Amino acid sequence: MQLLLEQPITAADKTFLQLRKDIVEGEIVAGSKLSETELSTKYAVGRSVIREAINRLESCHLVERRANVGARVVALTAEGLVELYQVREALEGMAARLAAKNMTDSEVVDLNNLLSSHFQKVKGGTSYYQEAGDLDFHYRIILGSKNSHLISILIHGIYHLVRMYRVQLGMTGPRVTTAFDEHKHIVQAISDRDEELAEMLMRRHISNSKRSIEPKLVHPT
Amino acid sequence: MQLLLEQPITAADKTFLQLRKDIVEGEIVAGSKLSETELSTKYAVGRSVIREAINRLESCHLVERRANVGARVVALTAEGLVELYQVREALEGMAARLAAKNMTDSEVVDLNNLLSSHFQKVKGGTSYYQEAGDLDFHYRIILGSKNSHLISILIHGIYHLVRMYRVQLGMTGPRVTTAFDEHKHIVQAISDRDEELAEMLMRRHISNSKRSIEPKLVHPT
DNA sequence: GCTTAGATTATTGTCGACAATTTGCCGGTA
DNA sequence: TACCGGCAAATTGTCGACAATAATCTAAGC
Repeated sequence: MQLLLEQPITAADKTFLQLRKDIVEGEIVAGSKLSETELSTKYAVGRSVIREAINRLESCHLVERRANVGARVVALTAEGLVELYQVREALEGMAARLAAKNMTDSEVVDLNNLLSSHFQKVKGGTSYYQEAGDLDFHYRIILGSKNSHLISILIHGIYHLVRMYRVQLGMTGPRVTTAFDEHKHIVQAISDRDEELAEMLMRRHISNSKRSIEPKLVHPT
Repeated sequence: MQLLLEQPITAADKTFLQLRKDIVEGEIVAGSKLSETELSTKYAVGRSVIREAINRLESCHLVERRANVGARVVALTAEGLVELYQVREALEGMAARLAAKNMTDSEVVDLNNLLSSHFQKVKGGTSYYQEAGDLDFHYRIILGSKNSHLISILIHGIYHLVRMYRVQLGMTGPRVTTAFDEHKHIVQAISDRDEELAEMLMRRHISNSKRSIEPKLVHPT
């Protein structure tokens, strides 16, 4: 079940998605310089295509650009993480509140089903949960807010940077089950159409999530 | 005193700023199509430059684009306005809270001075307030949050769309003095370092602001 | 008369070449 | 040796031409 339809049409689309993947997953090292000509040969496309892809990456805050100088992949810093999670808390909290208000009954049913399927995986000890599963859960709630600006800011803007921090700093074990419980409570609040509780639980969930990553950056193992 | 340094370097920068201005101010009609070749001749630059400018406008949510078809200026709708102000309320509320926490004492002094100078203008009956003045006020608080993501989302993303709604739907008179009072109370809360109150007052301020625009769109005069 | 298939036209997507700008190097000078 | 100015190499910015795609029009068939 593919929710987020990010169908690439043009070469620029494909290159953008590929570049983003490579940056998020650390294939292209954080903080490194992006040479247009170099990438042009590497991905076998013209420089215009690379240029457009880099521009889009800049909009996502994954690269920083200086006129007549060039583009660099963003660096992962403790301050950056704090700032990122601050806005994430506010925006996803808002998304949860709006989702409790605006999701259709059938969407709520789907969300519950998703949760059940995750439960099976967690019980089975699969690490799937922390990767696609968690994102899928958050995606659904974001989309459930039915606010296109919010959706755009989170999914096109913030989310991939969050993923970059999570992937490159690594997610650890013990949080899996607690995170699942938190998800369960959030879904319960949404099912009850309790907007305030949904927001509060989501904010707390994200705050907890931050706490599990932050030490990695301050005291890298 | 120019706060926001958006210095254009390249031709693409200049064209982007010009295009954005023309769209926000309605010179280019909302909902109309943007032909690359046409704009290329109109602004006397190559198509690459227009292309880059349009891409950036898309990131600002000022134009919408479809692959192999073209770009259109966004349409102003009642739903869009509601969604926009929903996220604006959350984000600027957060900015006010962070500003109360993070602004330096001298920045708070400057903010009070700005307010005084606005008072002179309001007393003098200048309409300046509603244009640059109001924006300047909000800008300072946003920048005062010291959260670069928040700043970026608001100033590069949301703000110009807000301006577009305000300019094209027209701002009316009686709100000027009440808005000034609201600003005064927000500044007071920030001066007192009362984070919660600052957030609450800012949210209310924006909510009021929305109420003064919304009728124009639902029942256009 | 309506639908559909094909050709036509206009617009966007991509490429490589050239121009403008920055950066690092090198020699000269205090 | 440290600093300043100018030169050279490399990189980015911009342009116009060509290719690919989508929308439009025409004409044939039912």
